[in-house]
Amino acid sequence: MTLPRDIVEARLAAFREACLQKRLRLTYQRIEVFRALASSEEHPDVETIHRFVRKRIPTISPDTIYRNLKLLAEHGLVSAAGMSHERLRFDANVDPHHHFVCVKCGRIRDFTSSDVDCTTFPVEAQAFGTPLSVHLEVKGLCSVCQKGQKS
Amino acid sequence: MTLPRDIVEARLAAFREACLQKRLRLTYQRIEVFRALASSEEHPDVETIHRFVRKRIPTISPDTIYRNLKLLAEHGLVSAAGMSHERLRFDANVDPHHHFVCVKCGRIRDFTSSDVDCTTFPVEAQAFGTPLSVHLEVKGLCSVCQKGQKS
DNA sequence: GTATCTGCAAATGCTTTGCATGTCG
DNA sequence: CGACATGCAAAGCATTTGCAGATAC
Repeated sequence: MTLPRDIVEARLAAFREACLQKRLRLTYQRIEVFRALASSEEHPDVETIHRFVRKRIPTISPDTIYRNLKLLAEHGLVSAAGMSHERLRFDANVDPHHHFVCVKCGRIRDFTSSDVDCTTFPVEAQAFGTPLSVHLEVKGLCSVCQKGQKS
Repeated sequence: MTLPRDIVEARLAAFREACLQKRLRLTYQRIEVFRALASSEEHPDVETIHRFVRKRIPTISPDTIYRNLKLLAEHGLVSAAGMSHERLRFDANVDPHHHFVCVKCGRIRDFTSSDVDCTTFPVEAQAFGTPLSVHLEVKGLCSVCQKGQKS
């Protein structure tokens, strides 16, 4: 939770501008929620953000964190990582493989790719530690949904 | 939820053998839960599996599905997709990027990779539909956790 | 025979929502 | 001033757990 102040301030400035454009109100709470996120190099969960923001706004409630993050995510000002909050999904295929996920119907299809497996592990990722496995997630529109569309 | 019977039976045979090796009891319920998964080309959630299994065992309860899937996943006989059931995590970085996820501490770090972006979209994935975006998830041990280990 | 598994029901924990009050613009 | 945001408390929902009876080996 510690990024150089000037970077954080730059992000905040851009955020304020974007909020004005999108007619989102710049409440004290909303700004501090975003500041918490902008200050972090990791991908904090709601509880972590709540703890952080409470240093500045001791009375802020978790629902405000939830509501703001959801709102900002819908407006593309923050991103939600880990595709969480879906239900658990399982697969009888335990060999390493990749996923094609349909953005419309949510259907997931498996595929393997020697191309992908060879290209990795990217040096960029090795800076953070020792890579063990690589999983590619391709998001797209599946052929079923494509046909079903009138456009 | 429909794969050729011989494929399903082959998977089931391997499953029975693996269970014997791992001293997991081959209960009627467990076998049918696995059959539901082995019969599916998609990645069903618990409710879907429950509905499927209930055709054969009308009295089976959702907890049995949950418990068996969890147990089988721990033994590597099925895999859990989508890294779900974690808490929601957020990111101020809304530009396309990839993730390095530490398998030990769960820390997530961002990186970009022209290599990855260029190599994709794999033709294997194009068979399923129109790819829109690609996200690489590298799992590994982060440098912090690496240092913290005694062995 | 005994450790494991099942089904039931209750509990847990994250997230969402309704409503009255407060605040931004 | 009026629409939108907040805080509180209660509800929702997927998942987990405790326990008594049942079952595989």
